[in-house]
Amino acid sequence: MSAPQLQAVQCADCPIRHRAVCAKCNTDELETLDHIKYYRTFEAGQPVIWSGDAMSFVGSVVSGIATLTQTMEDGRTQMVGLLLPSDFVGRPGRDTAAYNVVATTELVMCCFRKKPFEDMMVETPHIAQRLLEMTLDELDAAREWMLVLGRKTAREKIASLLAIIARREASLHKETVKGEMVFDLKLTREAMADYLGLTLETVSRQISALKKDGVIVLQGKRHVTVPDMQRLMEEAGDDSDGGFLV
Amino acid sequence: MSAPQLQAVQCADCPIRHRAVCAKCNTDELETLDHIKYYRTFEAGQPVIWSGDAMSFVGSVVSGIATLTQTMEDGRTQMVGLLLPSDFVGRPGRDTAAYNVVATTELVMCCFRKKPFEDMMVETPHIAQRLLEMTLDELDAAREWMLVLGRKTAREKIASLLAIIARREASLHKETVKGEMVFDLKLTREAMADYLGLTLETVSRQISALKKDGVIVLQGKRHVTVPDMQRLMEEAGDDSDGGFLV
DNA sequence: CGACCATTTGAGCATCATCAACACTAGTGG
DNA sequence: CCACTAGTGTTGATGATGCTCAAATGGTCG
Repeated sequence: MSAPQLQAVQCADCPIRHRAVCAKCNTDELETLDHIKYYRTFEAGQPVIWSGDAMSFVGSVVSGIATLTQTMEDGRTQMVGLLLPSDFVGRPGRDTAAYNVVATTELVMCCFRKKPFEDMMVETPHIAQRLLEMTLDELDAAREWMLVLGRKTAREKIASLLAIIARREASLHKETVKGEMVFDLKLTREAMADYLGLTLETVSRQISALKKDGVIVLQGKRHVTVPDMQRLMEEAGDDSDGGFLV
Repeated sequence: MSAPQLQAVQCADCPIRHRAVCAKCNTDELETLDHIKYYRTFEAGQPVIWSGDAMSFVGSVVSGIATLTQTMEDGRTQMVGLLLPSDFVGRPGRDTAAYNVVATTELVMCCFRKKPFEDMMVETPHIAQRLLEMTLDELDAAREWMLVLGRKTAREKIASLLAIIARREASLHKETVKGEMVFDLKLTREAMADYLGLTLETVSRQISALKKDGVIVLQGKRHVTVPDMQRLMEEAGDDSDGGFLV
């Protein structure tokens, strides 16, 4: 159960080619990246890096999901990022990790040693440009999230999270975000609680409530059907159709 | 009481020269900026731009304070950014504002029309580089803030806000963040509440409590003395000396 | 089967929101 | 000069939302 498909994938064939930090690179630039990249895999539950540790690499999530979390001494933890395929990990110019990164599912990352990557960023505006775009998008997402954390009720928080996941799912498959949507929750109740600043009990209760009210339908604990996205977004407190920043 | 000191300041003499988006520019580049920039002033309480409005410019805060807020239809509002001198407003490549920007004090901004600025970003890597750095810093700040919103108690939230303001004050004057600190709160109780996801009553109560317990001393409503920063940071729930990302 | 984990559900309680009254200050106009 | 108003802040009483502690359920894996 360790290190599956570590064979060198060509950048040109990479599944996240058009969304990751390398999205704007031309053929020559991709070839350079091909030489300095390497893959790493992590099993579900495994830490990728711990806050404060030396960080010798940066990289992109190729497949799987990871979480970015912050913790206080007494153990309270807050998720501050949910890393999906194509998301970037690490900050050029910083040499210790600022957050905990943990693989939630089996995870494949495309890594670059920090120094060569930083060198390449200087020579390759395409990479820096793309990283700026991605960082601005993340900042928007973080600000959306701050509204959820600061001002929404528990029920609205759950509805918001489901809407966000549904939206990302849709954007990945280039589907529409209207009508019915079906997806798997790849997070535990506890991870959702850490995402939303709730306890896992409250998460469980509110999911049950949304189910009872017909806003969602569950098959098992994790497989979600949303019969009417419009209804879900109303429950989330979002105005009718705004907030499509993904 | 309108449009004070609108005389053209030379970029080279600009008070935010070394921290703003132009920080990395050389003399030639500054001269170009000198030609396309213009100043705008806003009175305290005046909106700079409203979410959804067309945004024809980007710019930097030169002096004063502005807030970035998001609101829900029913009026609940969450601050998602506190803009101090040198902070950047607007997103290159986006043509409508995503947030409300409001001047909290009298405000002077150094503006660039969006198109010329975007053109210049392409030709001038120094600007794009600096904008990336600043955006990454903002993202870190937003994530710190998410921990505050999601997991801290009301008392810890207030202590955290005071610590953040003290830290920024110190970094502006290049002072140390140890021992005693004195500063003015440039925010109303309501603005603090919107920052922290609380009500203004709770803000008021917790400030009173911190005062009663000797963590802070107040002269008037807004002038704060922190006798012992270490103590304040303990109240904020921050580990002894970490979290210095400013 | 038994151990373990994720999840659900219940009961009681603490924190913070809500509603309301009041204090203080500055500005306005009679 | 003084009432009048608007804005800001403090404080009190009450209650709802979500947390804490606790127990039970169901699924998975050895």
